Amino acid sequence: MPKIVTAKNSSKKEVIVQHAATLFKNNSYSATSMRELADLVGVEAPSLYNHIGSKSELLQTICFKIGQTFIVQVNDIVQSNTTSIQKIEAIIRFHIQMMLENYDEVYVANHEWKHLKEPYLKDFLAIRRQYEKTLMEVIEKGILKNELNNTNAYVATLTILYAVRGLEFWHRNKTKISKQLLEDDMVAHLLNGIVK
Amino acid sequence: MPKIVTAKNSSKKEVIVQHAATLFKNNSYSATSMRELADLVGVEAPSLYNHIGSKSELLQTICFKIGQTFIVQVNDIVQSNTTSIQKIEAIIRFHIQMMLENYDEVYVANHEWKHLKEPYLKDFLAIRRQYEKTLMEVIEKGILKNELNNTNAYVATLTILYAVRGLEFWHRNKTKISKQLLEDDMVAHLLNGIVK
DNA sequence: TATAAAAACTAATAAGTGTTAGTTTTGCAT
DNA sequence: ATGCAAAACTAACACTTATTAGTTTTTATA
Repeated sequence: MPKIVTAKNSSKKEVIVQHAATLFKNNSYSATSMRELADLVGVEAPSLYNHIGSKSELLQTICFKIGQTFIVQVNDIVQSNTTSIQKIEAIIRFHIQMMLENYDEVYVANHEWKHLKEPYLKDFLAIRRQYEKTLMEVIEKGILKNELNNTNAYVATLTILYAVRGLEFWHRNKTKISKQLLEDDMVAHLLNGIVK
Repeated sequence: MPKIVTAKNSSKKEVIVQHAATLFKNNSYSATSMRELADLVGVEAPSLYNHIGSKSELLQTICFKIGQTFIVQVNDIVQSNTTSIQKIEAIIRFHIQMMLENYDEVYVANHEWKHLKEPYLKDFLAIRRQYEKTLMEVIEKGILKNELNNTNAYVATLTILYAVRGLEFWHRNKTKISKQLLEDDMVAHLLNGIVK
């Protein structure tokens, strides 16, 4: 019966979600039609509804999957027995890795969450705030321990989180820069600046 | 005849564009309908077409107005007789100022340009590339003159440009942080890092 | 006050939207 | 081979979309 081809360990819903992420990233959520998605999946639009509940459910799935991944990982890092600087570096590197390896979904979670419906919108924003707070507390501790410059921790948090999104450019210019150089340069810049 | 109220030095088209920027920012271009825009302007949807050509023309106007502003200003800064570091600082401060004072339009130019139609899409991306190149060359010169650390200039460019977008958060939390602190902290972070 | 132009209105169009209903096909397990 | 459920299909729905046509109202000018 299957026309939707699934890899191992991957349900048909997951296949649809992955394709949806690609389209939502390229065309935005609102400008993506279920017919386009169906085309990409290789099926007629109504057939999608054998596997998913609605268009907005697709967005929810993407946003919360990514949100959970970030929350879990950053909590791991924060609880590790390392210095504040090491924690910040680990968080930056994790972000970069996610941007490189789960680009479509991360992009959608970053840019298309606005179109979540309540109560999902509220819940997603709560997760995001929680995430930002966790990073901010690491920075605050670093300042108290005199590891970090005495700046506003919230500004520093958002500077880092948005800077890492600059990785979006890497997908336009994949060949030019190696992943390792990219990671090292960005970490160095955000930790130590560019002024000699 | 006028139902659309215009301030001095501002045509009715400009009023519509400004409201469009607000809606495009809040709801995205695709999810904003001409009827919503008309409601906000205080008029029926077809009446808008006495002043504008089309919905996509509104997006074009916003994106190219902002694009031009950035190009002009950054060229001014680059041609000034200052060090590379001073130029980078001036560019960062200019970005921050634009983010604070023309938020809606800057946001739309940053996030909704995807929905430009050809040939405008191509032209806009060319402007953006030109802008990035200009900043990158400042950084390259700074490295050659030993003012800056020897990192990849393109990575540094995008790190800075995306970090500044973090100012989006300021509009959610306006009261908490003064504009001056914000600017100084962000400049310090991007130039000198956070590690002590 | 008369005239012309600017700008508003109503009505309508053709195309596209997400989604449902009902039916047929498909492929696995017996 | 047969029966069953999963998953595909077609047809259609109720709505919304940007935009045009045609008409009426409003305002500035003479």
